[in-house]
Amino acid sequence: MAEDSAGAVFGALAEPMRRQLLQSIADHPATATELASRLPISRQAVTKHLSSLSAAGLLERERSGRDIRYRLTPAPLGEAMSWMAEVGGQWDDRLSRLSLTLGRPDPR
Amino acid sequence: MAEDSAGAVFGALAEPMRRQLLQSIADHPATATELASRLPISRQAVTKHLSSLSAAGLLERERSGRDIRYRLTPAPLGEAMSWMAEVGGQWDDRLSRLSLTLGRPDPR
DNA sequence: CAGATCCGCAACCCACCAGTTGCACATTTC
DNA sequence: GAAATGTGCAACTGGTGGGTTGCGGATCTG
Repeated sequence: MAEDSAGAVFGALAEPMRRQLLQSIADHPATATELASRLPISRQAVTKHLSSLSAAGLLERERSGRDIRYRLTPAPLGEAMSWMAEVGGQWDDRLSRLSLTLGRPDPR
Repeated sequence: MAEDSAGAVFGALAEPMRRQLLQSIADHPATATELASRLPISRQAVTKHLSSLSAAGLLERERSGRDIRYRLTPAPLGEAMSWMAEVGGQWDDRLSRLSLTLGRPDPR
């Protein structure tokens, strides 16, 4: 259900380094070593974080020869937002309206 | 800023028990012992979780004599949703629209 | 081929956190 | 006043997760 998915997303976004990685990847897709070169942690640590984000469905791995490039897949964010809007919508008109919008996926 | 606030919210919502507590409180305000009586954990564990949720700004404590009743304050949820919409909005039209809605306060 | 670069896997610290128990304090109730 | 109930604080334990180092395999480049 959306329950477990939202939980995975919250767990992934709970760590500051993972939020930073996600923002960086959202700005521009990158490989693990590229990300590690701009950060104060090792490549293996970055890989672990990317695995967590990927397990939450937030990243897509694309292999090209020797390196692997990660890009954002924002769909699970919508489910997590839907959970929050459902919990808090009863007290907040703004969240309530969002809950309605999030209820049905974008008809593609 | 909204950054730190969103981080605190994600950290608070990362634990399944805290999400369950928040849903329960959203459904009906309650005290720590009331919540603990319906859950398989001790009252002190519930209190710790409520402290985390309260530190994220998601709960309001109201003392009445001997017991303390907790209720939901959903405002920080909106900030966390704003962060997510900002990160993912570039790739998802649905999230992009939400980002605009969350950007400004309730126009009513 | 040889060196360099990128990746994955495994083992190992270390810190933090969920949960517990125990005890002291405040408040209601009899 | 005394018992019962609700809360807070402190110490302890087990488990999980972030981070590191080391090594071996795969792939590009000279």
